[in-house]
Amino acid sequence: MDLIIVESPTKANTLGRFLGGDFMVLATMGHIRDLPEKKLGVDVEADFEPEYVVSAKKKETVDRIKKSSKEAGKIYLATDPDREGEAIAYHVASVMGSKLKPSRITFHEITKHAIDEAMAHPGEINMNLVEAQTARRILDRLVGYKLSPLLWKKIRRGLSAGRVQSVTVRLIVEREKEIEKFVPIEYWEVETLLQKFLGGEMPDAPKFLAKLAKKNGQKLEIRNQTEADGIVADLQKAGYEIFNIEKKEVKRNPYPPFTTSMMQQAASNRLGWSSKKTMQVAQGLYEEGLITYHRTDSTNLAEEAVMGCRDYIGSNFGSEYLPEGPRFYKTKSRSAQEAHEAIRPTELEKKDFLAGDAKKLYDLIWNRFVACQMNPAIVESTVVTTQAVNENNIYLLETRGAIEKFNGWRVLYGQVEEIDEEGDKIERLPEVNIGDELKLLELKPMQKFTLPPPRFNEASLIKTLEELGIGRPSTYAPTISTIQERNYVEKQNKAFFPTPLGVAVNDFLMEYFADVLDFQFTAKMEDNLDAIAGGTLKRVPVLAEFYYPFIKKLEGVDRVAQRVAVQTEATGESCPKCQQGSVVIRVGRFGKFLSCSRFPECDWRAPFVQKVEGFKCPKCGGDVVYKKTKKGKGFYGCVNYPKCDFASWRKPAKQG
DNA sequence: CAGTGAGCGAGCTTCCGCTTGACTT
Repeated sequence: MDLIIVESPTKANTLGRFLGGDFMVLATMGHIRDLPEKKLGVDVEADFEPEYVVSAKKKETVDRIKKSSKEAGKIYLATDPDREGEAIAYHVASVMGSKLKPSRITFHEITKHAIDEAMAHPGEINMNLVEAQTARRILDRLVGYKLSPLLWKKIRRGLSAGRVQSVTVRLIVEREKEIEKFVPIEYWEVETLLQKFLGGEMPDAPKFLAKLAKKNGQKLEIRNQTEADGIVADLQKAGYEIFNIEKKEVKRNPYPPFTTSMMQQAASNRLGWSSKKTMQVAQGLYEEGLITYHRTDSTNLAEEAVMGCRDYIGSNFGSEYLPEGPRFYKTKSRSAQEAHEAIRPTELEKKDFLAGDAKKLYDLIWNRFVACQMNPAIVESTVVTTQAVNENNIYLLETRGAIEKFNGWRVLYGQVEEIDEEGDKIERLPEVNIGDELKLLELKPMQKFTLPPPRFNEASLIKTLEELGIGRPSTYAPTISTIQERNYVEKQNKAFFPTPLGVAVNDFLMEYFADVLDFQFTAKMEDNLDAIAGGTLKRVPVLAEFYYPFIKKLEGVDRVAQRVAVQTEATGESCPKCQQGSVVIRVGRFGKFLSCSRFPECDWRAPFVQKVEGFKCPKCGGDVVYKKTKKGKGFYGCVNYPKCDFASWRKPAKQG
């Protein structure tokens, strides 16, 4: 019997079905060996030699692989065709201790054809790729396990820093600082309500809104009320007529099929889900065999899936929805490894048995996939320009609108909200012709202010990280969890705010280690890893070039830097114990808590509670509050603890 | 799942990326 090793158990089952009974297929469930958790595990003196260990959790898996390898005829290592997958194959081969030399096979999609093709062309482990992964692993360990202890010493115990999480926190902290220093600038817009002039009474003549755009050929910027009043007065005594009508047909192409980050963003925007929840639901769909693998950075699609999709569109939607040829999508992300397909349904038959969250996500994936092979939507966008003329000036007013001439792929994956290129909501267009005279019904000057940039939510944060090439499909959700568990940031109404602790850590790291927190740090690392994989650079010099300046800096900071005080937040109340200090909010290991500003002279403290609205404790009727465990996991408890011990992991359902 | 901050100084914390479990009242 031949043995095949893959990473995912679900993939192992699928492969088993394709190959029949002559093969035994086992899953590694990810990496089987790693650096030890409790120590650095890198011998810097000895050319950064890593110490790999099999963790207790992985021992059973490794034992099973070892045992099976002794009984196997041929051994195929079919881990994912990317840097991490190559490393897993290498570690499996090293640990196995088999006399047989295993073959390395790879496929990018789970189809019979791809698997047969892979089996027909067995190769060897690419050691350059393994070297690149080893360099990546060691670098991340050195950064994380050297910076974190410095934070314990200079700020507080238990803190963490790393190549990915620290940049993620930086994004949120810097956005908040931009918002804080933002000065809104006043501007005015003038909107008119116009009506086609037919003479005499004309209650049914078309009315429409038009926005003031130009004065005497110049773009008009109205900065204050005085200017606005002047223009309104001027417009009152103007004559109005339709000056121009410009129509343009625009094709709107469908979106590419989902990668992990796109799926997380869509589920966040359309369903309001966290990336963690999205991945949990996707895992379920994947295990049921309903979707392809849900951790992917690729928009590639298996040819047979595309052909099946085209057949489906042709017979269910008609030929006007079917393009002449299949659509292919290029993966944009530079750092993409493209080991898997895009996320798509494995079959196009509707799954009627699905319900609830599983159905919501499945439908989103199904619609996005089928839509991606459909014809573009055709939108006619129109700009109606109205001229307002008086003895001194000529003004131009604009009315913009868009009409969908053909829905195309939008029949399946419509917009959340129709927005035109200017970002304005679409208005209904009037039926008018050039030269039509108009009557001015209303003139509305509107005071407005420029807005600060919006805070990140999960969707925009993941989008930004991916654009910067920071993090991987398997890490977006965990990274977002980590920075919240560390109390560096918190989410309010889906928007991320930094805590004073997050600001303190970020400011400290930016002062001394701006190079590691640089948005290009990962991109430069990736360039070096590519060079190692390509054989033009070696692992040890790449690591040395980073490490020695880094550790020198770190030792200097360790000697010189003062301990950092984390800012407190005032509440305005005075301390109930000493009466001298005031009550302040501090950020501790379990999130926010109240204490006296005179600590340690006065040790008064109290929990900072966030009341959960619309629910009372089922045991004692007290308020329910949201808290965090030692590990940073949120839970709901009774405000009367420890007198009442009610606690729940899940948000209690609304009552009354 | 019930604590927090400083410093005292036991014993401990920490990274990224690959996978899936199992404990829910």
